Amino acid sequence: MSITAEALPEVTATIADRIFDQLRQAIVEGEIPPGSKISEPVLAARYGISRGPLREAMRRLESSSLVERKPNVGARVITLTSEQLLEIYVIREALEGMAARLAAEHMSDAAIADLKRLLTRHRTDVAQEEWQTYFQKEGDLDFHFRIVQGSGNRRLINILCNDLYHLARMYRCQFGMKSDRARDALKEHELVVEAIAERDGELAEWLMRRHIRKSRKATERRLAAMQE
Amino acid sequence: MSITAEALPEVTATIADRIFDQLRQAIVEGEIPPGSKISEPVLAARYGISRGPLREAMRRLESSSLVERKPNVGARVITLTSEQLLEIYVIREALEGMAARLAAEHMSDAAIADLKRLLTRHRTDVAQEEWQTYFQKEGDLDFHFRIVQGSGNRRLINILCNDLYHLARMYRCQFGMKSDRARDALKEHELVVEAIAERDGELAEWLMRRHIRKSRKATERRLAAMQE
DNA sequence: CGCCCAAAGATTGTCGACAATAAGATTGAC
DNA sequence: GTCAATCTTATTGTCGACAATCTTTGGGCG
Repeated sequence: MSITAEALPEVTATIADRIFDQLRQAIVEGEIPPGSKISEPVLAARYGISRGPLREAMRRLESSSLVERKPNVGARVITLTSEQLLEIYVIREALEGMAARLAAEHMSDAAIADLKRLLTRHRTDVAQEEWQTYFQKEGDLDFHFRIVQGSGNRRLINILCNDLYHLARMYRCQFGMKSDRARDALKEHELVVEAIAERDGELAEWLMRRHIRKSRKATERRLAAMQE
Repeated sequence: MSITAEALPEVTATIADRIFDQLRQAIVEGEIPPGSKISEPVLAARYGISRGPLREAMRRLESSSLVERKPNVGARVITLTSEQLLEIYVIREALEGMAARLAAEHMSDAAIADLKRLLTRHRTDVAQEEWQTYFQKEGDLDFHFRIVQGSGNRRLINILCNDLYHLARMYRCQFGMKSDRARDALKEHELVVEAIAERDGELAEWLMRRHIRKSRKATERRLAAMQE
């Protein structure tokens, strides 16, 4: 499942849009490593395009804060520091908490049923401990993604899906996160869904915030251990 | 006081950056009216520049969702619907609530003293009922702006100051909002600052969220009355 | 030997021109 | 008279080239 706000057509009409998607993926997945300088002539040649559309794509990457640009100097892929990662968690706590509240109010019964099915699938995944690293983290984002979609707030969806989730994914690719929190996280997910199913927005928000806060603290601990 | 995240140099180095600022201002203040089509040749001629930098600026405006663009067709200034305005309030409730909590934890005593001074100034402004319309709304944003700055979360600051506040301002220019809530709002501001001064993040968040929720409801009522 | 200055190289920013797509107008047919 | 199709026109998307700026390399001076 692709993490984007709207269903994008197979091949985007304009080169600038296509190159934007490609570059974003390349950056998020680390193919273009963090901190590396982005040379317009080189990249244009690599993708077989002109510098015009490339620069337009770069301007959008700049807005997504995936690259940092200095006038007359050039652009570099951002390097996500631990502080920045924790900042993202804080914002997600606020926004996704609200998303959970809205989802409890607006989500259709069918969508909730779907969400429950997703969780049962995750439950079987967690049972097979081996697969942990990759599939579970991907599943975690998938869960959050659906809650946000369920909020029905288009702008909220955009902020989270067009920017923050890409950054979160980038961080994960950068550090090869393997969380030992899979079981706990799953349980927390279940509680959130339960609250949503009961249409208890207040509780859903509270649970979602606690869930993300716990994730942040786990990451904080892992970062501290890494540092030593 | 200019509503931007970082202090921008007097004149920006590159044309694309400068034209971005100018266009954003023109759109926010209604000089380029909502829904109007943006013709690249016309605008380029108007500003005496080429289409290259203009298109780069447009890509950034697109990312800020101030213009909507269809491939091979063109770009139009967005028209803020009432639904979208309310969506923004919801997001602000979540984000600024969190900002208030963080401000209570991180803000320096000097900054808090500054904030208090700002409020006393607003208090005298409110006393002179005449000035209401313009200065008070501007002051309202100024207050929120400072709280967000006080959070110390750079990304949070960016989201609010680079996108949402411009949208809020655009809406205000579009509808010439005069709120009858000045006195209530000021009181709510004072409570928030008090909580921050006491370093009570929990309460600060709660008060800020209630404040924004009340503003949203007032706007909702006004929109409903307008509609009839 | 190290530091500073200058020139060469490379890269970014900007421009005008061409190609491709979409909107609008004109003409023809029913 | 209305609809449809085609042609015209205008706008968007893309490209290559030039100008301005920064970086780097080389040389000279202290």
